[in-house]
Amino acid sequence: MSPRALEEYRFRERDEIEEEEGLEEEFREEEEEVAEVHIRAEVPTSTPPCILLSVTYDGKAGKALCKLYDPSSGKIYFWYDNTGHKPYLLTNVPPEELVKRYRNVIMHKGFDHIEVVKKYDPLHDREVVVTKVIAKDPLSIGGAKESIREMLPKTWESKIKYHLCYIYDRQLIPGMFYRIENGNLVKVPIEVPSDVKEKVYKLYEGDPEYQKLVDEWLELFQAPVPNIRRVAIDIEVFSPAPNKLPNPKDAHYEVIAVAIASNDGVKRVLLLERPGVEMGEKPPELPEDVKIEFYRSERELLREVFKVMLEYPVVLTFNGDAFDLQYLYNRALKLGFTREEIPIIPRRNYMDLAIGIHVDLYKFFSNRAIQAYAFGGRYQEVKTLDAIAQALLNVGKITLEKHITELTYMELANYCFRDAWLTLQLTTFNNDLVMKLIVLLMRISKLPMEDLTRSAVSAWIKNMLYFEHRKRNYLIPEKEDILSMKSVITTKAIIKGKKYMGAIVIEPPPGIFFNVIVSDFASLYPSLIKKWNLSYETVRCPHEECKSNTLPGLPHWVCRKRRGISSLLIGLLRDLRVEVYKKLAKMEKDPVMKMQYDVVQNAMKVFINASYGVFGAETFPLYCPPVAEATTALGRIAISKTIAKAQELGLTVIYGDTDSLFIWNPDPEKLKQLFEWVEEALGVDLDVDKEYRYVAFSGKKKNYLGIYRDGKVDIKGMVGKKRNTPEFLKTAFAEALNILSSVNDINDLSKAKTEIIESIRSCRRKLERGEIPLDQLAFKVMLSKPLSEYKRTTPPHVKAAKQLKIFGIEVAPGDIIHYVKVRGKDGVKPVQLARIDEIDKEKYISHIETTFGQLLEALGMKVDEVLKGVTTLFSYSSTS
DNA sequence: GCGGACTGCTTACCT
DNA sequence: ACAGGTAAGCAGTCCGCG
Repeated sequence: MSPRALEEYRFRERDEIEEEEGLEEEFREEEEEVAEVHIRAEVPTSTPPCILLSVTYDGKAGKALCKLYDPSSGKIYFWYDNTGHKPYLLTNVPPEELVKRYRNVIMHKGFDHIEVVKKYDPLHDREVVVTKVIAKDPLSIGGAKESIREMLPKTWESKIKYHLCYIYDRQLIPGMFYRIENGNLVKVPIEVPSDVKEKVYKLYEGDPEYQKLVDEWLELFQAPVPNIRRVAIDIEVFSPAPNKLPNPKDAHYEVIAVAIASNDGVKRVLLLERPGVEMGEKPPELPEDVKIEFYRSERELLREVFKVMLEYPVVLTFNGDAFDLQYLYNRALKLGFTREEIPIIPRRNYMDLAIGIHVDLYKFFSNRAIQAYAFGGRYQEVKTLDAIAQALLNVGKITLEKHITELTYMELANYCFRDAWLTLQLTTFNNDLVMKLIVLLMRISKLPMEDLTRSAVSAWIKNMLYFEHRKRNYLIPEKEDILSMKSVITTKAIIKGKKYMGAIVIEPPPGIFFNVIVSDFASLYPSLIKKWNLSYETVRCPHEECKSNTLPGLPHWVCRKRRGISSLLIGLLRDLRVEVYKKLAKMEKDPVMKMQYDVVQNAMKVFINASYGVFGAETFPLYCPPVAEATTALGRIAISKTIAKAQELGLTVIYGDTDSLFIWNPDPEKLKQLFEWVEEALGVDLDVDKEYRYVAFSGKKKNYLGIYRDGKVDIKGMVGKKRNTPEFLKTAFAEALNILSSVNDINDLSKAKTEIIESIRSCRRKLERGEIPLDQLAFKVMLSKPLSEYKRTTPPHVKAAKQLKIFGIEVAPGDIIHYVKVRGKDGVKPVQLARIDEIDKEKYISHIETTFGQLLEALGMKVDEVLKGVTTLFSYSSTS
């Protein structure tokens, strides 16, 4: 089973169990996990400057615990809260009534005391007085069977996990420098270079609200990111049958190998001695300096692994939450270790460490935002260590010829070490890029390292905004509070089942256009969110006098009296990225700072990219449909008005999608005029994004091909580039593109056309002669859910998968099914079970037609005419 | 009972 | 578990046709 499928399987298992227990989704999500930290790092009363890696709650101490990393010694220090901070919730039940009518709250065993506090309610724009119910421990607030949260009719901020609440109240920024001084946690000030400061001040001249913000935010981007000591661990477990993954809950079988690779030079493989296993030859791929150690007893082996885990501030795994660390923990218990002897702490959703931080890179690289950043958004199948390592490091796992238990010691060591080494490399390649990115993302989101690497971008944005709420003494609204006031949607989506209307796509004329400029708005949606003050509290605000301040083309109005919190922050991130850090990343001379600036602007990009979408996502706690709807509506206006202006100026717009305009053979002077007008009239930036020697449109939206001035090919949406297209079609398509990339002007076209026609005909000829091998004919489609879940229809890849299952080959969600089209009942067969003579050539010819149809359409030809008249074999001679 | 028009489902893509 | 819009292929259904 693939790791992804494995994980989903486990999730399902847990869900089922909890359903039986009658727990609700919300409970699980928000429950504070009270773990007892039984092994402690040094708790010094003073330290040099350290990085704040994590904040957690230590159940044994009953206090918030900060984990600090000292770059000078490479050690972790603990700091326990000394301010007496306690978990709490807010309610509108006044104290008198609480005493009278909610005695069970007062009598709750975890109840501590109450206070009356003033908060600013952003939804109603007024000060409110609320009762703060303070408890002795987080579970008394919420998450336990009978917690205070459930006893009260209305509460706020009661579902925020305690360790995050602590971060907000102390305004701690994970990833930043702190030191312990006389037993207190103190922030280390960061020097911001004066030229950067001046640049930003100038950007916000006369805007005190932004000026106030930038002082603190610039520190996040300027603070150095030190190298963090870390160790990658990978384990191998005995398993009696091939293809059967050992269950980490039972931990029934022996741990036979553990590989350790650290960024301070440790390379070890710990092997368990087993009768009958041969030493074998040392494989050439296994580095010379890997230390191979043998252990007579599994207990001793685990003891040694645990010792290493305690020495490092960060432990890296690939799928350690679902497998390696879970297995080690349960296996150790089975072997008689006490919980105090194991440095692993199982938590509800992940495996934590007593001293350091456990980063599961499988989870981190599964994050869609990170995938988009690291792999350019493509390839949903990038899920396994092998695929990710291949893509980023150009090195894969060791391929095994036999079952893991049949390997010699040397082969096992080689296999296991490669996995640990790859896991480490995923964080060290390109000058520690990934580790630096993690630290920057922690600083922006204010999330501890464990949380950051395991949560999605919406959780990052949520936490960033909550932090800013608390800073301003804003009451954090409940989702229903927002929705009860702002569920109005007035536009209709084009796609059935969607909530509101999205972007505009212009229909492109089919054909070839030379000298095309692609211009696009710099971060269109975030720019509009800033310019129009879009935020959940400002759109449809409660003031009568703002109702006349309507958004163009919409019944929604926006607040005139205050700046919206999300508008402010998204605007800040956009401005600092576009106006400051992108430029610094380009101009900076010092290579270390240049790299940091590049990481900074990329980290910002991740937030900016998701900033609009979250407001249209029901799962987001600040979900606000009018904000999302207004954003796309304003985007439609921006692109439409720009097109109208372009036409007025005599520019020819031939295509556009959401925030981009394709302008044919533009007069540079008029282009400049357009850009100036856009900035003046619309308040957004329009820039040149790409310059094509020519563009070939198929006539369909989101489907074209551009040739850059240097001959590089840019393909969008065409069948020939899709992942699931059979290899022989991709190859033939690439051949045609190759021909097109050498076309310089209109005169080269006819020759290229002839060559392409020949190339297509040759492709078909090969197909008809049966010269194309089966694997080249295979469609590769991902199974997105278990076979049993396909209830309404049975798509071809599902048919093929079912045949595989009957044949005895297990399939799971995430698997890519390779199938070919054959004559006969089902029409498809998995490639493993098919014969070349069963191939349905007719079907494949129609695929040749669609693949090249898109290309030929652009060249002014009809595909059926190209393929017509030469249907008999050999009637077309390649020399003609 | 059959075939074409139509709708809906599924996957992969674009911004 | 950020959004909506588009293309393509296929499965399944409806409807008209004596």
